Amino acid sequence: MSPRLAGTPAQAATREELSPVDGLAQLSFVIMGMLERRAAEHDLSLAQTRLLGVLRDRRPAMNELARLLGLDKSSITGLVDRAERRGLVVRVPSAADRRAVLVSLTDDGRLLVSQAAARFEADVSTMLNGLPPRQRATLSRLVSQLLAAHAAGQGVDLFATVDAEAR
Amino acid sequence: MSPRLAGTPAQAATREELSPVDGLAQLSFVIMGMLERRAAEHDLSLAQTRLLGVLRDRRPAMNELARLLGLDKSSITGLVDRAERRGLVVRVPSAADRRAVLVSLTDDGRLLVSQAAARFEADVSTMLNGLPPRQRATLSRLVSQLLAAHAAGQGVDLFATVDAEAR
DNA sequence: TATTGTTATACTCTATAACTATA
DNA sequence: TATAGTTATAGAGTATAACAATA
Repeated sequence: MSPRLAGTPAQAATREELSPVDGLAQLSFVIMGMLERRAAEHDLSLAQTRLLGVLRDRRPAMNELARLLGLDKSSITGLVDRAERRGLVVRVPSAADRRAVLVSLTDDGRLLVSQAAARFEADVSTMLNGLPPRQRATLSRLVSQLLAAHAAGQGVDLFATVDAEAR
Repeated sequence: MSPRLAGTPAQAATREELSPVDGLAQLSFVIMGMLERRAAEHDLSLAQTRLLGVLRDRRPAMNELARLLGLDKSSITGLVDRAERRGLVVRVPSAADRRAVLVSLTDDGRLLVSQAAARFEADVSTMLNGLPPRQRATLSRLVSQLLAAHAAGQGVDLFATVDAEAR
């Protein structure tokens, strides 16, 4: 009960297993913390990192970007402005629709996000190495199942190939 | 490889298990998203929620609060200002040190954070119910082990009783 | 002198509303 | 008219540096 909303380890915890909810909440804070610290090493905020992240395999319009990141289009303008000022992304006029602007990673942007991602990935891997291989494999499988079940419950198929859509 | 930094499900994913890193990263985004949405229902930002969260079982000085939340003390001033303006916390002069100010949840603040926490907890529970009981128990145990191992690696004992300190 | 907290300032991030250009 | 994007504006959140009060 009473999940650790602050991301701070429970104090006065009895020496027992965490509740499932507390465990997942704490783990999420730990992992997001890793991401934020690695991003910060490259002077990237979480918002900038997410922007570069979605651009790794897409070249969306501002419009689409707002949908992907769950932000208002006016927020995207500023986010892309700052990234473009740093030379991490470029705006490209759309050939199909003269109102639209496509956003694309530059080589610098791709390098930066790849480096941050690699370090983050290493952090998570290191943490996972704290578990014996068998248990690590089990955890991974259960997490995948959990995500798949959750996505299904949300009407989304995690493993659906959506390449046909919006590329 | 290449974790989904954006918190967006992979597209073009083959119909296989996610990599351990991707799985944990995605799961963290899902869970943080649940927390943010539930907090937002009470007009709470993640920062405000974390503030109220740490105050649930502490009455720290501004100083201590900065340490607990990992923020600069000047950031705490504003955070507490806004919470106090809403009547969620109060500043109390320290009896022991006339420079210090203690921060304490009000009844309103406690109610608000409890409601948000309960809804968040329900979200995570619902997600976990997507797994059969046995697997759920296994996941919970592995997550606890993972956190304990990670905390140990960081020189922190998750289960240490720190009540003696800073209360 | 050192520590506690606030203030001044600047920047990022986000949203709403109004606007321009194109469809 | 509707949609794509920007601008104006406002507010939260964060940090650095300088400051006042107290230890």
